[in-house]
Amino acid sequence: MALEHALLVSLDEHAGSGYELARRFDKSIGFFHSATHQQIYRVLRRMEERGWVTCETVPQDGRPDKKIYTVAAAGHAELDRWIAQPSEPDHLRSELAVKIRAARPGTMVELLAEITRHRDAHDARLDVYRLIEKRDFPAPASLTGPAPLTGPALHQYLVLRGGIRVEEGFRDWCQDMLDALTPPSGQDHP
Amino acid sequence: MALEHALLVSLDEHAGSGYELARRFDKSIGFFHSATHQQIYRVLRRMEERGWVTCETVPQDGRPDKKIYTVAAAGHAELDRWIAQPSEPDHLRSELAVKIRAARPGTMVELLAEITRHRDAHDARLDVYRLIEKRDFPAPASLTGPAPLTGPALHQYLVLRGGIRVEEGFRDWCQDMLDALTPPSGQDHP
DNA sequence: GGTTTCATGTAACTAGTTACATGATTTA
DNA sequence: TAAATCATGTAACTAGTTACATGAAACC
Repeated sequence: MALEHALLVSLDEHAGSGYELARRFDKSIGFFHSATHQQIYRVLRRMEERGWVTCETVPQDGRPDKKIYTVAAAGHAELDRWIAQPSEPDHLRSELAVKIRAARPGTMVELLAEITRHRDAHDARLDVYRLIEKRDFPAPASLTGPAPLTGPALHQYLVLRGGIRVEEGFRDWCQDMLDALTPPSGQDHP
Repeated sequence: MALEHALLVSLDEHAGSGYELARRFDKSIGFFHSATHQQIYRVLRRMEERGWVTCETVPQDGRPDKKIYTVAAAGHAELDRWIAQPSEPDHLRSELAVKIRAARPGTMVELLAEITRHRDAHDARLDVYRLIEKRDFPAPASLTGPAPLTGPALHQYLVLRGGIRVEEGFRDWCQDMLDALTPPSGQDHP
């Protein structure tokens, strides 16, 4: 049950509406816990009932009122409580892994195409992460340099590096499989 | 919707009951798509209705009848269809990443303890995978050696290597974070 | 004598997705 | 004039979890 907490983190960085949160979740913290706008609206209402967030309704002309949510003291307390409480280590549920095992003779062409698709998708996501790294954490601001990052910026950077690591892992895994499953085209009889 | 397919793969390797599948899912294919026994029973019934599996009831004394499921032709066809159809690239939903971002001053001790827990858990899982590798894929049976693996054994091995890669990634990420977040104990004034 | 194993199930719940609706405003 | 953006919502669905129940057998 961590969508609550992901929303609290995002709102703590910047108060906003459900709609804005849904948009933000297309990037940033959303890389690690995405959600549809319906799910976000529902959870926001629940959090308001519990007093974790407060809501200010801003009237607008020509469209529904905007509800701007802000983290309340109880919300911060909940975050602190949650951090101290052990959670399950992240567990990968890989559809691709099941497909590899599911492949039977006659499906190899489709399987290889699918692995290639996944490799390229992970490579593309890696590019996005690297761009964010370049934009938000330029060279001198590293972990060990003369002006190492601290506080929220450091935490943000560490999470981004985790994302990069994971995507690299996925991509290399796909490439490994392609190498192992693609019959080497015979260069031995010219 | 891949639990169906994970069950088909497992049943295709060896026909069995829901109970047996739940036990198997504690390892092997279950590393990549686990499920509770209730979920498994429900999906098995649905697959039987659809004709993907057939069910043979084996009476037993002193305990409920055992229902042994076997993959039917329609089940194999479904696997083939599913492999050819593109699926979403695996996406990591990391509770730990959210915790890193959620940490505020005063929660660092708890956060570091939590990261350490996760590092150790991933390390333990890595040990399990390496043991399986040693047991099922001893040295000579590699990808490039004189007798390279083929068929189902190769696919099993490739998935296992993926699991190892992922766990190494998680563990190294945790260690990185610990290094970056643990204040270096001052050795500079003896 | 208490726990674990075998083997299935019901019921109630939480989490998350998909489809649809509204309606003005800006952009192509 | 068609599509995308802003901003929320209802309704119906699928997926998955938690708690509980049964009852014999084997293990410690």
